[in-house]
Amino acid sequence: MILYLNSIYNKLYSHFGPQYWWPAETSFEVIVGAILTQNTNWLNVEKAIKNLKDKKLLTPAKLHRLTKDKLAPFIKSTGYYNIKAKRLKEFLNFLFKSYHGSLLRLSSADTQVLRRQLLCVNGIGPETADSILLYALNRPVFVIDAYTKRILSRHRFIKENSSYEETQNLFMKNLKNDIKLYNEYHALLVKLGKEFCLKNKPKCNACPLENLKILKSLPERQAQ
DNA sequence: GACCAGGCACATC
DNA sequence: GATGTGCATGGT
Repeated sequence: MILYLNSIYNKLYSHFGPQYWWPAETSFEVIVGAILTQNTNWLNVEKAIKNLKDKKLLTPAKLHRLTKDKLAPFIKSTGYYNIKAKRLKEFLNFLFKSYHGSLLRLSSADTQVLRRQLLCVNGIGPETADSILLYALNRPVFVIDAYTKRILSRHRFIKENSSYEETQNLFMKNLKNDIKLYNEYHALLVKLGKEFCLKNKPKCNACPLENLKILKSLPERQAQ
């Protein structure tokens, strides 16, 4: 399996090149973006981030002071803005309650402890938690998203209904523990998904992975 | 107008 | 544990 995963990575990297994730100036911006991008196009998130930056609100203290109702209009472009305003506030309550509002303190916490804590925050699920850990706090945690699952199940590496943890384990048990690799790999899978693996198009036409020699020579894989 | 987007919580069975 | 539903804007 490790051979396949490394081959896929190499194929994707040579096809698409580096993706430079996460596009943000600060780790706090990554965290805010991770919550705002839930089930939403990234372009819509950029608009919201810009709104917050223009009003100089993109700091933990400023957002912590802002009420949910005052925050919502700034993030309207991301959709689900009422729920996302609540989720951002939930994270900030956690940050201030458990880490004195300090990202420095947050970033010194143990990875597994932090992951459990993040998952207890209402509005932060596994993907958002892992995006924060990997892209904001530089922890070796592989992020699984809808594209990743779709690509893997269509290539029969996982079952269609595989859980988040199962899919994550496939990567983390078979790849070297490397932050840079995890960062780039997930970004490349998203890039591939955006271009070739739409929800209602089970055939990925011209998908670069279809030309991957090692995959082409495989028999029908049993789901893992 | 339909489909899609870098999910999650909650209700119900 | 699996399945269904609400949340909602903006681009193609």
